[in-house]
Amino acid sequence: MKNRDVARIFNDLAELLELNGENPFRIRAYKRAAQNIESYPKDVADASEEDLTKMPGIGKDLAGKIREIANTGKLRAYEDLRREFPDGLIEVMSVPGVGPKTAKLLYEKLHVKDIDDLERLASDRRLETIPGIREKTEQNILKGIAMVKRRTERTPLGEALPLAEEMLSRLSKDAPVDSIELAGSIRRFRETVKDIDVLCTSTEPEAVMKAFIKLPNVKDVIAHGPTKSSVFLREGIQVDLRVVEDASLGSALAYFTGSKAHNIRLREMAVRKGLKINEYGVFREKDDKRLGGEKEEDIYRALGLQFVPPELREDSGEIEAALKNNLPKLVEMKDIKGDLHVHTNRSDGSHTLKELVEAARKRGYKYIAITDHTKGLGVAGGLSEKELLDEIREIDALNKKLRGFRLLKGAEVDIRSDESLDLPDELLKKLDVVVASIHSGFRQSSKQITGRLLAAMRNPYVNIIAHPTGRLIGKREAYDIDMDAVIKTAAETGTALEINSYPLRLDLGDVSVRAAAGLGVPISIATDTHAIANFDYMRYGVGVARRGWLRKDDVLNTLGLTALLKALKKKHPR
DNA sequence: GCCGTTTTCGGCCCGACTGTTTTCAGTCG
Repeated sequence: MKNRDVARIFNDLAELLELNGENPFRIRAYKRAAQNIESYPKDVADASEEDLTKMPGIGKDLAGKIREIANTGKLRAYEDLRREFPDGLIEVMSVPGVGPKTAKLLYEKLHVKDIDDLERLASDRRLETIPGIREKTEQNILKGIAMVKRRTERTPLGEALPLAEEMLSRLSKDAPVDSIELAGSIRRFRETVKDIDVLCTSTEPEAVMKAFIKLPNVKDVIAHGPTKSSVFLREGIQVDLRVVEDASLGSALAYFTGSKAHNIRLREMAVRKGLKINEYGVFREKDDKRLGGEKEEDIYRALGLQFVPPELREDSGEIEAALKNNLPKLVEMKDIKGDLHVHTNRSDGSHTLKELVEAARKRGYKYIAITDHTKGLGVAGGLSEKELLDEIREIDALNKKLRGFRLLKGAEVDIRSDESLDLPDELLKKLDVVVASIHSGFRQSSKQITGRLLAAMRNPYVNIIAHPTGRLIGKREAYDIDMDAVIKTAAETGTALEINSYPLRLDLGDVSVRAAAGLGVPISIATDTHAIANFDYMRYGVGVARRGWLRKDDVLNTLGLTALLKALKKKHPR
């Protein structure tokens, strides 16, 4: 039983409780617990009751329910409530505009059991027998169902961010905006986002709204008010735009950036201090005196908190740390000195060594590691031993001509399904850096596939495990690895784990990154570049690192060349 | 259901937009 599965039960139970009209705070407790369970770095099923109650939002009762799920695979309270309502009602509630109240009414009055029932009745205009529902609502429900059926899942950050940036530049050109910024989960650098949140200031908000809903790639207008509008883009993602005054920009940014859980915590703290926080500012409760809001910092200062960087705002301990002035100084793009996972056209990359060097120098890098695939990966043009030796010679020759920049000799060796590597140690010994990864046998048992990673880490020449879980966001599940064991062995053997910055990988993910760095495992933030443009992916990797609470010193490729080479040789002197 | 430099009980974040209403409930973020 994985954390995801436990979280899903709690989430579904929360939905059923909503249908049942239960206390909203009780419902929130289940949802909050689900979220915390999902981002818990170890399996909650294995955790002791004591560890569980230490988790935020988990008390005696929920700890007991987690144990029950771990032991029986089921939750009685959930199963009981499921008998009260058809399973399809949860999907009915997923239709935009249909919440628990409406869903329950539809079920009781019209016996709507699932989304198909709802669509049929709405098409036949038979929903209008329900008080409060007339033609317009019926049409909106039909639109909403169409949207649900298109299954607009969460969009990978790597698609959403460029799209959002393009929209920002267009709006600054076509609309009377003064300043314009991204907020929401994009600003927090979540690996996938549900929608794009944009915030701007303007003296003519209504003109901005008008320009916004008329953008060329707008497919549907979902809401259109004087200061807030939402549209659905042809690219399949929703965009919310809000206009505020300059004096409120900071508080609006804080509010609109979220996360929701983080904001709720802030507002709870505010209430206790006799303050009120909303998107317009910080106010004193007794006389409504405004204490700030121009800058985001105003909010945190008013609460006696250290400023919390957006990437940390998940209510996963950042507020407690900020109270003690104990937040880490997070790694930044400018700290990155080079890239330790790069392919050339000798294997499946597109560019020559020289072209890559030029592109890397333009970025201000001091080094890159050339890590072509090796023979085990025939499909990717993996290099034979002889070809790798040729490459080594070419790199040596090139390095003699380079000043202030170094090409590191490396390889991305394949960890075969029998735990062996596809290059002998004598050859690995000649390299500056060895990256190892799994490219086959994804369906092996957890024990087998974890065993392969552990064996590779125990090889004295392997420096880095690349894309450790193999997941492709929205396309392929992670291998069934025992992450605790991987992190522990990485710490014991001094092997680094990679954050692969490819937008569909972002692997390791933020939660594991935080757990690994906590045990002193070095992290490499690498782009796995196959074409020069891929160097741009570094910002996604750095985003994951920041979400994983990493400081500069936790990251291998923030080291200067000399220190890096020393660190790489520590595991085994070449 | 959780949680406590006000509290072990009684609180628990806040406001915009929509559709349907004549003042607001429901939904959403």
